[in-house]
Amino acid sequence: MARRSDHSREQIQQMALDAARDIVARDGYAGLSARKVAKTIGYTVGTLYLVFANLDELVMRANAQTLDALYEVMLATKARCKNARACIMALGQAYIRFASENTHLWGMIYEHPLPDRNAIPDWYRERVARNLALVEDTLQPLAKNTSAQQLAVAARALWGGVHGICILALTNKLDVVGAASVPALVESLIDNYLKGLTANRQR
Amino acid sequence: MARRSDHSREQIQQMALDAARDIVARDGYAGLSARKVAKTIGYTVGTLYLVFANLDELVMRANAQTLDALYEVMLATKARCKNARACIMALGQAYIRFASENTHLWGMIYEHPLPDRNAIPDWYRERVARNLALVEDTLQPLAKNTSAQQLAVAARALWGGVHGICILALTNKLDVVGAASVPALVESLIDNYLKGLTANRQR
DNA sequence: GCATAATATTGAACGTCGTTCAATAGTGAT
DNA sequence: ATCACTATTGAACGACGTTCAATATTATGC
Repeated sequence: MARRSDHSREQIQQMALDAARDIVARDGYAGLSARKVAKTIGYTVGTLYLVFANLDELVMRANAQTLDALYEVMLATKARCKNARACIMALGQAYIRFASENTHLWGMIYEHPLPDRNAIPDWYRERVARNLALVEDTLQPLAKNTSAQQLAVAARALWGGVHGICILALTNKLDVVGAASVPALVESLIDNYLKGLTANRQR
Repeated sequence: MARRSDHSREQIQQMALDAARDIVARDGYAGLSARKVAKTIGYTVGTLYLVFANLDELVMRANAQTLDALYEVMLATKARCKNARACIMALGQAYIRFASENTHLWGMIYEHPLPDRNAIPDWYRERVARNLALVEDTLQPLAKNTSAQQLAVAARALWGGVHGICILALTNKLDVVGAASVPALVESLIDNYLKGLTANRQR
């Protein structure tokens, strides 16, 4: 059959993305396959390759949606907090909450190997940058006397730090048994880092 | 043919591990396959399954060796540094150095999904614990008045934090272009965290 | 030295995967 | 009604992890 035109290319793309996200949320990244996605949306593999260049592109699109969802959560979190310090802390906790509640979708962002640095599409890079920018903005009031450069460093150090604790803990690589909960680790990281940062400023 | 006895089981295991590490160092975790390993050591896939339960076990054994190598590097680093603060910093830099120089082998530790928490074999858990213990020991002098519990938290927060920066940067997920180098991010993280930690103590 | 038991090793087989592409079937225009 | 166009199919390819009956080699007992 041909030109069924039941759905536009865009519709098929979105259906495939939704199906893929469902599958990953249930079975994890390892459980995802082109054939499963195709079957779920009532098409065959061939059609998937008419609409995506390959599975990697589908995965990156799905990951972009996850990054968007995380951004929304962080935005809402920031709207609800009192001062800058509390906001950064709230963002950190929101991050681990999001990761815990959407383990597989969140995990896929990091299990899936990105292409070479300069092959990363702009629409993907923008999502990453947007999340980082939100942290920078929140950090701004705490670092009034620091350069934009230093602000960027601080935001990335914190983001990476929180992420590291999160991923090691959620994949059982941090030996957290009996030591402390993940939120406690993140709180320790942020709390002490901010202390150091603001002490710096007053020097 | 059978019972060639050219090599003992242990020898075949080690040959397979060496071959696997070579392949991964060259082509990354994605380039690893049972058939490639078998071919490299002059046996067939079947033999591999006589000596390992499955590929996962082979990967975990290889990862254990990488964790050992990292431990050695950290041990040597610790032997060479002056005071506690400098030692923690040196350990952090040693970590990113190791990760940069052994990107694929180090990356495999985190790309390979571990089995369920309680299915992780003891010999693997011990490697993780040993590395963490080294950090704890180094951190000890800086936190004399803090409980063992808090020490464990600090070590894990730092370890996770450094790791997070490292993995995000090395996989191009931290948008580090123009912002700062990875060592600078790690230095910022450790420096400020330790400032906060020691300020705490003097309170 | 030879037959026999024991087992190390093989390699074909199974079901899966991502990806490609000639064949085909539905659609809009003439 | 015919045609050109193209969306869609599904078989095909090579590679993957894993299994296991068949086989080749050794050690043992006589």
